[in-house]
Amino acid sequence: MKTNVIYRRAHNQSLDLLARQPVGEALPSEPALAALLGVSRTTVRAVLTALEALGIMATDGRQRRLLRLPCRDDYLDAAGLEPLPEMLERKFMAWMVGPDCRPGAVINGLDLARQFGVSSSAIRECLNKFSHFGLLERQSNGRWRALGLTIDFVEELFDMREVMEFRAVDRFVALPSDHPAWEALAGIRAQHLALLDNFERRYRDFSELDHRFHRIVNGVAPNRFLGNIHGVMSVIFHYHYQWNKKDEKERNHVAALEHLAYIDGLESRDLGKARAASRLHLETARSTLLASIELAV
Amino acid sequence: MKTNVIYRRAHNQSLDLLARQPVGEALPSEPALAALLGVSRTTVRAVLTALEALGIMATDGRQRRLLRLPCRDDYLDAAGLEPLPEMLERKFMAWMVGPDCRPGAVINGLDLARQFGVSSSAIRECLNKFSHFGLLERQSNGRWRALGLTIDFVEELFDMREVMEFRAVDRFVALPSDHPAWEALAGIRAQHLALLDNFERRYRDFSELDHRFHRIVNGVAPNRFLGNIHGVMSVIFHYHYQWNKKDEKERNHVAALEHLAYIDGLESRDLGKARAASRLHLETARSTLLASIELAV
DNA sequence: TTCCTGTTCTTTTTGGATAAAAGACATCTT
DNA sequence: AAGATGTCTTTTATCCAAAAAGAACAGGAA
Repeated sequence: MKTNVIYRRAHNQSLDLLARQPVGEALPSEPALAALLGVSRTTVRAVLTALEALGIMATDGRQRRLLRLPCRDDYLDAAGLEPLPEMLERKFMAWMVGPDCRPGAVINGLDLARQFGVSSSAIRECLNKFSHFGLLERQSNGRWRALGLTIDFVEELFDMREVMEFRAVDRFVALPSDHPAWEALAGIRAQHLALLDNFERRYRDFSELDHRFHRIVNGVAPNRFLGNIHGVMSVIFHYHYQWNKKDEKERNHVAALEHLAYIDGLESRDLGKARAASRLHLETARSTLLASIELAV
Repeated sequence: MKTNVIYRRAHNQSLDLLARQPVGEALPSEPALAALLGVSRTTVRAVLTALEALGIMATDGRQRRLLRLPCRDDYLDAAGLEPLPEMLERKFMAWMVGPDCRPGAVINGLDLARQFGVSSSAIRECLNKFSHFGLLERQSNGRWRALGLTIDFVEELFDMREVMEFRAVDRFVALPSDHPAWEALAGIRAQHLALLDNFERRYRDFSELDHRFHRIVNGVAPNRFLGNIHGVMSVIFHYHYQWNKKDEKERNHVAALEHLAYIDGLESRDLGKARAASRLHLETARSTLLASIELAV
């Protein structure tokens, strides 16, 4: 049956909210809480019932009153607060880049289901998803074959990334001066400088910044198909580098400087300059990823 | 439970094979038949058992002998010989471009399941697939929203197609003269000429030829992500024009001539010329599709 | 009126059951 | 030895049921 992650998250989030309220205060209405927590009223009602049972809150006619501040014991187990598909994606990706999966091998869905402790339906859905990422392939007999994070894969992925990024650069430099993207670009430049200023302590935050930067650039040339590619890339990067922390600091430092040059290129409105800076950055990223894969092989 | 489409197809295919054999002849071995039909030996054995029960064939020690030629009644019902996912894809796409689905509306999976006479799991899989085509979107609350074959969609799709095709053209003109692609190109040119020669009767075959032509061109710059786009496009074209046969002949005639010019461009090895011909063809296709959508709206 | 609550009905998610198909292995024939 | 067959095991496709979450509606309070 369905997991109740949504309920459990709503429960804990509610406690967080209540912790900031004075005891005796009247609580917001059900619809208000639903909007606040981003869930349906049905879920809110379930949470409220539980809170009442815990003695945190009492229904007084049509009003709810806070009886006491929530304590640590009121919280529901924080483990498994991740939606099943996400959890599975994580586990699967870890398996995929791990030593148990070699490119070209047939994937045994049933076995994976047992290994990950989920049903085979869930595995099936997951495999379907990843096949769109190009990491898997369906054979004629209904089986799945792992393609894996191979050199070829990375080459093709980065070819696409270049197409996507150059297309965006072309459009970016041609934007009118009052376009909001310029402001966003200035903002992200400031964030880069701030990060570099305190690099020793904050270099791990770069991956998040990287994501935002490329989203700003590519946001000016939206295309749902390329958008998918960006998603694939995020997933690949995320999982691959999670297992490959080597040189992370150095890698991020180089990339941050390249981003600044890239931003300069865009702000110069000179297409040639912008393209050159973009190309340089992508080339570095490509060879870095390739090197780290070859290392792993 | 699993459908037995595979079994039923194997059964009918076997009858086709046997119809071409003289009575009394010894039949191929189980593994040989399995390879011939492209199924497992398990399925072959099931078919053979059925054939024996029908009196078409008799097991004589280790050999099987054909007793009589198969007749029409021996064949299994030809209806429903399509794998479920394909059947569903067809129905769904027809629904999607039909009047019951308006862009932006929420899709009711359960209702679709009832309408199409399949389980909601099957619908789920189908929706998942089409969401990767960009025709659907998943909302935060787990529902599906139809995006539909809108102007935006077509624009973005063709933008991608241009990227893909230009990239291929660039590589194509740079191929060495002894590359097999040149021969394939000459072959497809001949097929175009043959089709035009007998256009009145054969113009419906163009769509197949079109597919092959673009596959040859794009085959020189393989990329699994772009390959996906090509797949999307095939599906869109296939279904859209299936419902929109208007001007088909004229449309195909223009496209065939443009293909010839495109082939000339490639064979001239002149990048500028090739690109121009390619661009012209893609522009025509784009505006034709857009016009036919606007007509439908 | 406008918004809240109680109630009921739908829809989605997920695991499990079961038939179909594939694959593995030992044995047997030629 | 090579290949075919009989038997058994594993894996996949598909539907179904039950829990969870969402949505709709009516009646009532502010």
